[in-house]
Amino acid sequence: MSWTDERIERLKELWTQGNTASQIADELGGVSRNAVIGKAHRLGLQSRPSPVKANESAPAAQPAREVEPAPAPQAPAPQAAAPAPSPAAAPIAPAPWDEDEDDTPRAAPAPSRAQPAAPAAASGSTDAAPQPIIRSIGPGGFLRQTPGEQQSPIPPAPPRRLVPAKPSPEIADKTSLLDLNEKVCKWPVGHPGEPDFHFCGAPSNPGFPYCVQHCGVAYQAQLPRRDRRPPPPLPFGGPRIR
DNA sequence: CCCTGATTCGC
DNA sequence: GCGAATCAGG
Repeated sequence: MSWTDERIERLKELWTQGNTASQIADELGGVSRNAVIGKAHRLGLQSRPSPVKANESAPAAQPAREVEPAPAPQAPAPQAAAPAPSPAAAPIAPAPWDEDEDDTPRAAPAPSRAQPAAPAAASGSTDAAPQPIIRSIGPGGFLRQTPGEQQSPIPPAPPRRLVPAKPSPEIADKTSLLDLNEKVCKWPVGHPGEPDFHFCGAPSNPGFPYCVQHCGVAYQAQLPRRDRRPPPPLPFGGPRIR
């Protein structure tokens, strides 16, 4: 198998979606996990947390593997405003939503630019040869900020429910996920996550998961080939095979 | 053992 | 450029 444009595209997509190399490999088929990893690196895709180099707590313990004769560490510029960053000085703010069960949306705190960030930009005369900023890779592949450029952390979005735990009043008498059983039609009405998402709930056609009407929708006779409409494009490259 | 991603190196 | 072999942590 070769890396066609389509396969590369799919690799990028699956990789950035967070699939593991193995998953991507057998999703694509015809390639090994190693091939996927190798290709991903060659494409310059963001690396994901690797079990191998997950921690980078001790910068000292790096054996002299560099061919490059490490350039003399830059003399600390006379920056009174930049206190020596103490490692482990910046605890991540705790998630603000604690335990309360309400579903009220939360405004993300405005990214306060209290800290004079972007130390590199204002280099005045010689902006050439920007000093390489040493960054560590966090879980998920993000680049950690250096202590000097900390912004207030943006809290991740609170977890969403696919099905509202507290059914809104408008579906109080409708068939919810918990009402499903062998005797009622399981045809979904609306979309999961929407406030009025529910199921048909009519008496099901015996032996089928749906009522007679929805069986008619679910099980359609095949049209002759020449009369068929081309299938709509699948959202994510088709069903997973497994 | 299994899994993971990173890296190396012959092709 | 490719990917098997290898490494190394979970």
